[in-house]
Amino acid sequence: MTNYEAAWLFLELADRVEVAGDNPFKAVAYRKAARLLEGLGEPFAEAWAAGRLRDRPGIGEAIHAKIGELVQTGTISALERLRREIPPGVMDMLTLPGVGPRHARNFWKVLGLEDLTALQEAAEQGRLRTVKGLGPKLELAVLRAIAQRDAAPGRQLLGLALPLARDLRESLARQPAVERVEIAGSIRRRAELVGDVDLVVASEAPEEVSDFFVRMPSFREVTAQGPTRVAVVHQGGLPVDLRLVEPAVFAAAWLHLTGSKEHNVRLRQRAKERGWQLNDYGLTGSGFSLPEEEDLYRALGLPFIPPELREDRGEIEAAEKGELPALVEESDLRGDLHVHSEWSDGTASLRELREAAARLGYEYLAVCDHSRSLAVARGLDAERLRAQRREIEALNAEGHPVYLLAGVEVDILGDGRLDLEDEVLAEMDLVVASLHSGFRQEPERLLARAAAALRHPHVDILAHPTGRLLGHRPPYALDVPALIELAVETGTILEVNATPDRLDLCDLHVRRFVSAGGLVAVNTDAHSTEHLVFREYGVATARRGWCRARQVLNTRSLPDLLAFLAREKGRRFSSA
DNA sequence: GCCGTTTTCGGCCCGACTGTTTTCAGTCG
Repeated sequence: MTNYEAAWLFLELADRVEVAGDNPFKAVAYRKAARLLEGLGEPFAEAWAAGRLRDRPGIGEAIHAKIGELVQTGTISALERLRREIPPGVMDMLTLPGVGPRHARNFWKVLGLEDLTALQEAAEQGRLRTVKGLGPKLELAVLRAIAQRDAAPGRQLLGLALPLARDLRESLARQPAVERVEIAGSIRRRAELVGDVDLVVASEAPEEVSDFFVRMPSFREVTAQGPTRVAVVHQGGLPVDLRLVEPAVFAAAWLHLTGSKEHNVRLRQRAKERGWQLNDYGLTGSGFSLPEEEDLYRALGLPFIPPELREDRGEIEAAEKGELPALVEESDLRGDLHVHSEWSDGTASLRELREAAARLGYEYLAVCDHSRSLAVARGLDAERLRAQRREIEALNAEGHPVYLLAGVEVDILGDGRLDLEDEVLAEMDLVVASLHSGFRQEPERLLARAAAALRHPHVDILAHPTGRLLGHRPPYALDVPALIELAVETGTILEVNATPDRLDLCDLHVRRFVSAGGLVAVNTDAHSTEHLVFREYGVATARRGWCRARQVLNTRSLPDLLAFLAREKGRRFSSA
């Protein structure tokens, strides 16, 4: 069982405890344990067996015993009991917006409703209002929620939500009543998937702003409207939350709305320890003027914490000790080490790609078209690769500021061999290896294939290591911690693929890899010149993985990069 | 269920909005 699966069981336990009506703080404790398991840097069973979980904050006697039960029996008896007690349809009710554990429990215990169909019928017949505290509005909300359940988009890619948020921000910024407007929430933290758009506006005339906002044509409905908060739904289905505050308290509101919830909880505890209260309006009782987030953090004895780190994954402890990493920035990138041209399935010529790279201020670009077995992508064989190299050499002879590297994205075949002979790979400036087939193989076989590539002396980079496509395809059943260990051992670069639906490696794996001494490459895998700007999402993922510039290969200058590749090749051959 | 330079018991972050209510519970973030 993976840490992620264990964490998921504790989250389920928390939900069920709430519906069962047990002490709600139990649920809080289980969720905290789930977070810890998810972010644990080693398999939870090993950590438990070695007694390393006992002293972790939030793990007491009872939860420690439950984890032990999970290790030994594969399940948790308290969870099994609640699964028998609460019908599955009742848990489904929690997915309806506006229905939390109390409503679900009332529907079940008071009205005897055990699934969404029964709930829908009862709502249609007006029977929900027979429960004290429930009325006709809730019946309507329930019916609408059930009707829209399948039409709802769920969480959306950062790559879609961030541009939308920026558009909305620009529109608001042009309003005279708006003094300042910023993006907050999970988009500001650059989460890979986001559930809504959060915006904060500073204004002396909030009603003017909210009137303008609800009339914007890009929204399909207004779901809440009060003096300080407006909630709407964008035409694409993404909810948008607008918070309106006085300019003087903007920073506190921005901090609060940026979250994460868990990060905020820690900051508020910290304020409380100092005899103050931190809320959306500032630090009550502190007497400080706090115009910016930096000032709030400073008042709490901390340096500014970048939004990408605000997940309560150790950033507060690191900040306390002055050990926050100086995170890699977009401007640190000197090139892109994985792009495709019209030679395979890309749309741009080498010259066009080079111009686009120049516009980003790059020093180099590695052209890594597909290899021959990927026929759907018009993969290149040795002969076409050599022809492409001749074109690249001719272009490089022009003295252009962007140097092109002749690379290849070589397929790792089903049996672990590479799709091109060693003598061909030896000619390349850069070899990127990747899995494009056999996604559903057994974990052992997948790992063996990946391992063969990592150990191959000609392979420099493993591309999109887990193969996931956000919202479409789960990661391969690959033992990523083992893969990471081997990549560190062999000195192979792992890619942080910046394509918005890949972001692969993901943030947690990046953190694990770089903290173990690994180097990543933030690559766009661009198939057109427009895709080069996807680097923003790759850099965001690296930052969420606590990545410094020196841990990213393509922050190096061209001479340093070439020297590194040559040195690595020499080392690999002497150890092979 | 966890936790302790206020505490081994009594707290646990805090506020906005909605709906159902004449003062608050539930949901959400």
